[in-house]
Amino acid sequence: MGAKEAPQYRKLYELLRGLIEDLSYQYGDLLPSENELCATHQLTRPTVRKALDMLVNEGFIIRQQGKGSIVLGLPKGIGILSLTGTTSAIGQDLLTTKIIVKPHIMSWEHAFGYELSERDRSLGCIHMERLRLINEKPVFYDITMIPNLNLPRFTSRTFENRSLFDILRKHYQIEVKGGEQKIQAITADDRIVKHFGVKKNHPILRVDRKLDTSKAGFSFFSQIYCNTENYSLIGSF
Amino acid sequence: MGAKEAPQYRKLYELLRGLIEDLSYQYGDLLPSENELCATHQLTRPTVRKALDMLVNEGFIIRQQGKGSIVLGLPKGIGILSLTGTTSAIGQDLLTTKIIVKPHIMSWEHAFGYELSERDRSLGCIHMERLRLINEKPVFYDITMIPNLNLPRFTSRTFENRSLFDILRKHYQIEVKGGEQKIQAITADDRIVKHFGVKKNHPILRVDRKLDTSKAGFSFFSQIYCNTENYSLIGSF
DNA sequence: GTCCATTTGTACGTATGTATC
DNA sequence: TGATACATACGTACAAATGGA
Repeated sequence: MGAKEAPQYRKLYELLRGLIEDLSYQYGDLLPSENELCATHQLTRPTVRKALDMLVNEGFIIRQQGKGSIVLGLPKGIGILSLTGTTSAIGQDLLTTKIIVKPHIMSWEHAFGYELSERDRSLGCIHMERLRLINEKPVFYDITMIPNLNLPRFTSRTFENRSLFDILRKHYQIEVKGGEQKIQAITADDRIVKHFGVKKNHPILRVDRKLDTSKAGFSFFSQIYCNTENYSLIGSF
Repeated sequence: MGAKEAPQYRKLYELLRGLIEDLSYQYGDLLPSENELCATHQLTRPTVRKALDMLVNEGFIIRQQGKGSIVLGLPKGIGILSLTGTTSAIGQDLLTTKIIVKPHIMSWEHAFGYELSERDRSLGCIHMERLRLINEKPVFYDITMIPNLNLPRFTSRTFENRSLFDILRKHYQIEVKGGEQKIQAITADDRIVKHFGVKKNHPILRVDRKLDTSKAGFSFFSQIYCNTENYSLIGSF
């Protein structure tokens, strides 16, 4: 069975979101009116409005009666952990990702302290490990475990330089809705010493996360090690 | 001119939300089907669906095709950092607070790296420092700086064992709506060594936070040092 | 201040597809 | 298999806010 095509409202949503994300529309701009969007995309108003409603809910635009759909720009993503440097911002181009352990199916050993459902446990998990580098210096080590639940072709996809959140949203129509995280300061263990090239007792941030999605009963888990010597982990809420 | 009546979908939303908040519907319950809601409230499906969509967006319910609208309960509060132990949960009674520096008015020295408005800077800030202990062992060291802006009697209030969020909400009708935080793993400095009684190079979590409130233009700032040896900092989002 | 075209907001109706039990 | 429930998408009408003529 092949992948089901995305619904019309979602395709329009992705299109408009992309135009905001690549700055084709910027803060203060007006999107085309609903009727224009209907005409150009051969859709009816309820369908167009659904796409616009999604953009409102995620903070990309606000709408004003009598005026139009006003672009706010890139929202602060909740649950998105990003980095900030002390001297400069992080450009997309400086960040590289190295796959340490390719996505593969295995049985669950643990879920970083979180509870697993019986179904998730019986299906096994997709496991991968990635090292993120900024200016070729390792900053993140990222272990992800996803229930092996009807994600066709998932293990064969490539993840270099692409957000897991984006892949889940675009290819599987799964959105991260919320989650929970546990944060600790620890000292670097052998594996981290090896990947990060720091001294044995260097302070390291560890984040254990459970991410809940729009798909009922579907959560996934990640553990992030972060060298915060030159960068801070930042998050909005 | 009187208040305009709320639209139908919003009235239904408020009704259903109220029933979830007062636990008439609880985790796992099914709401009445769309068609039932249509019949009981004399509305059409698009209107009912709009109300249900709002509940989904705010995390009160999820919906499953072929099954129904499943109640999740009260969404978890965002921005609240709490602690979890490895062996047991934290009871309210085990947590004590010791005021190290009483609330007092001073000029801003910094805002933990965040930008200050000109007005905030000119008014000065209310500054306080608190040590939080669990089972008489220090775990948090908390520095808070609040713009000195029309908060009568604030410096004379007592903060032992009471959440700053609760005080702002109950006494000043100010709610924390969101914010931003920067997290780093550091090694204990002299002050932390003194307050926490740990060794000089013990790994410590530091969180710099900017908290935005329902009062326009009113944000406050805090810096939290946390010994995560026996407890993890946890947060929902 | 008024009028009017534009734009979004609310609400109705209908049909068909698809997942669940 | 059938009944039920949600998902998608079409169409229509009128109300209310905005901004310019």
